[in-house]
Amino acid sequence: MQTFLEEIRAAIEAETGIQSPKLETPRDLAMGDVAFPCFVLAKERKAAPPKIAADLEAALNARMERVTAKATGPYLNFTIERSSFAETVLSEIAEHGMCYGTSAEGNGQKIVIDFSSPNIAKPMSVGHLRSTVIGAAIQRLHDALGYETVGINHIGDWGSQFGKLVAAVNRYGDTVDLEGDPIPALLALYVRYHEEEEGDPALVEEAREAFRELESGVDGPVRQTWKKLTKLSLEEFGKIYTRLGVSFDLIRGEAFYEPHLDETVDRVVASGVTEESEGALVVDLSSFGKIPPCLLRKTDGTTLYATRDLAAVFHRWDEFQFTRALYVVGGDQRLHFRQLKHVLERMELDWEPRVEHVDFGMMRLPEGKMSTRKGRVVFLDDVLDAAAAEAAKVIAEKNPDLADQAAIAETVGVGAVVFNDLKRERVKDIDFRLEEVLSFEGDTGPYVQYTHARLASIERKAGDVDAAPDWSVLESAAGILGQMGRFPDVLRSAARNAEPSELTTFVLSLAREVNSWAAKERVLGQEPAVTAARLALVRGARQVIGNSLALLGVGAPAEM
RNA sequence: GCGCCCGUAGCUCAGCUGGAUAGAGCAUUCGCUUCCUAAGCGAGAGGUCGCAGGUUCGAAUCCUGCCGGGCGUACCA
Repeated sequence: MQTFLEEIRAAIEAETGIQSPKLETPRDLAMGDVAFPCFVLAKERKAAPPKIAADLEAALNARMERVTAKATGPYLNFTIERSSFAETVLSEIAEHGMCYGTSAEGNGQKIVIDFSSPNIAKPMSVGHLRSTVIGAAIQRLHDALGYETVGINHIGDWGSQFGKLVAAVNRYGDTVDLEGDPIPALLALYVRYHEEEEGDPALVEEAREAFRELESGVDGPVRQTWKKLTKLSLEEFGKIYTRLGVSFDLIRGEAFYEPHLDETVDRVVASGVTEESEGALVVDLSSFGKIPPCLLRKTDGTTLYATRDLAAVFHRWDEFQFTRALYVVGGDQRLHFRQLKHVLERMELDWEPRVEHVDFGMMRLPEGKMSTRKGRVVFLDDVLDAAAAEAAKVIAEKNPDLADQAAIAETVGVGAVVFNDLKRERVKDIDFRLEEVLSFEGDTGPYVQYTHARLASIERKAGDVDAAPDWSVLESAAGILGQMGRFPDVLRSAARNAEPSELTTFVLSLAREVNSWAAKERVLGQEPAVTAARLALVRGARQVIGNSLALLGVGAPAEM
C-alpha cells in the first residue's frame, strides 16, 4: 500500500512542488482509491481547482506506472492498477501473517499503563470492565508497535474504609462464608457495618483504630486480616482476568506506595510549591484557572488519594523513565488528574506532558450512576455468564453439530461483552442495557467472529491450491484490499490516541465489506487461477480480522 | 454558582489534522438458502448534523454565546 502512496506523492511533488501532499480517500470507491484535492493550488496558480485538476491529469499519468489519475471536479482521483494492488497487499499480509500491521517503531520506549484497578473487597462491576478492557487493548496496541509496555494494576487496597472492613470482619466475620465466596461476603460485612455504625459510635472508633494500626505498619492482627482480605480478593479478580484474557506485569496496590508517602511529600515541599491552608498542606493551583488546590496532608496529618497517586507517579518515573504514562481511569476523575499534572507542572518537571489521563465515559444504569454501596450495580461475572449462555443457545440452534460448544460459547459470549465495551469512542457515557450486550447481530463482536469463522471454513475446505492466482478477478474486492492496506495506519493511530474504538470501527467495516463480497463471489470450484486469487483474499482478510480481534482481546474461533 | 465532558436518522454510533450528493448497525417494510456457516446478503423508508452567530473559496468538523444531558467541585477513593 505504502509503495503506491509514495508513487502518487512523488508524482504530485514533482509536478506541483508541494512537499508530502495531503491525500484523502474518495467518498466513493468507484471514483478511485486515493484523492488529491486541488484547492490548495488555487491561490498560487490563480485558477479554479477543477481546471487545475484537469491540467495536471496528463502530466501525472506520464509520471506513474501502476496508478491512473483522473480529474473529477476539483479533485484528482487515483486508481491503483487492480492486479498489482491485490498482489502487493495480499503478499504483504501472507508474508507477515500474525505480525501484519505491527512494526518496531516504538523502538523499546517504555509505556506505563495503569488500568483495571479494582477495589479490594468489592465485586467487579461492568463499570470496572471498561478500564480493564480498554487498558489491555491499549497495552497490546503499543506492544504491537514495538514499545516496551508495563501494565500495572493499581489495586485500591488502602484507605480508611479498610479500617472499617477489618473491624467488620472482627465483629461479624463468623456470620459469612469468607473463604468460599469472599467478595459477596465482604460486601455484606461492609454494608452491615456501614449501617450499624450510624447508631453506634463505638463502631466508628473501632474502624478508625483499625486503620490507624494498619497505617502504623505494625504487623499485628489487623494487618494479618487485611492481607487475608487482599489475597482472597485478588484470587477472585484473577478468575475474571482469566476469562477476559487479561494479565498484568505488576500488581501494585496503593499500599505498595505507602512507605514512600513521606518522601513524596518531602519532594513536593522541597520544590517550594506547597503552602498551608486551613490547617492542611496543599499545592495551590489557582494559576491554572478555577481549580481547587491539591491536598497532600489533611489537618490530622494523614495523606490522601492525591498523595498516593503522586507517590506512584514519582516511583514510576524513577523506575521506568517512561515515554508515556497512561492512566486508564474513568472521566469522573478528570479533575483529580488535572490537579496531579498541575502539581508536576508547578514542580517544573519536564516529563509532565508524558502523563496522560486516558479517560472514559461512565457506565450508567437507567436508574442512574452505579453505586456499590447503594446496591445499584451489575456484576461483571453475571454479565459474562449471561452472554456465554446466550451464545450457547444460539450455537445449539444454528450449529448443533459443532464440537467443543461450551468453550466456543464462552469465547463468543465474552467476546460480545468485550467488543461492545470497545466499540464506541472512549469518552462517551454508556447506558448499560443487557439486551444490547446480548445482541449478536450487526455491529457486534460475534458478527466479526462469525465472519472470521466463515472465512476460516472456506480455507479449510479449499486445502492447498497451487495455481498461479489471476489477480484481475479481485477487481470487485478493491474496497477490501484498500481497507487491509490501511491496517498498519489504523494500529498506529489507535495507539497514539489510546483509542481502541478506532480498531473496532475498522474491523467492523472490513467484516461488512468481506461479507458483502463473499455473498457475491464464490471461491471454491472455480478455474484454479480464480480460486487461487480469491482464496488469497480470504486468507488475507481472515488474517487481518484475526489480528484485529487479538489486539482487542476478543477470541477469533475458526468455527462457531 | 463555577469547571470539565457529551449533543449527528425513532434508538446506538461512524464521519481521519475543515473539502465532492452526511454513512453504518438496531428497530421497521420488502426480497434472497439445489452452492464455501442466514450470527449472513440485497433493497425501501428514515437527517433543520442541539440552537444562534463568526472565521473560510468551503464548516457536522475550527472560534464565541446560548440550550439540553452527564460528571465533578479542599481534608472519600
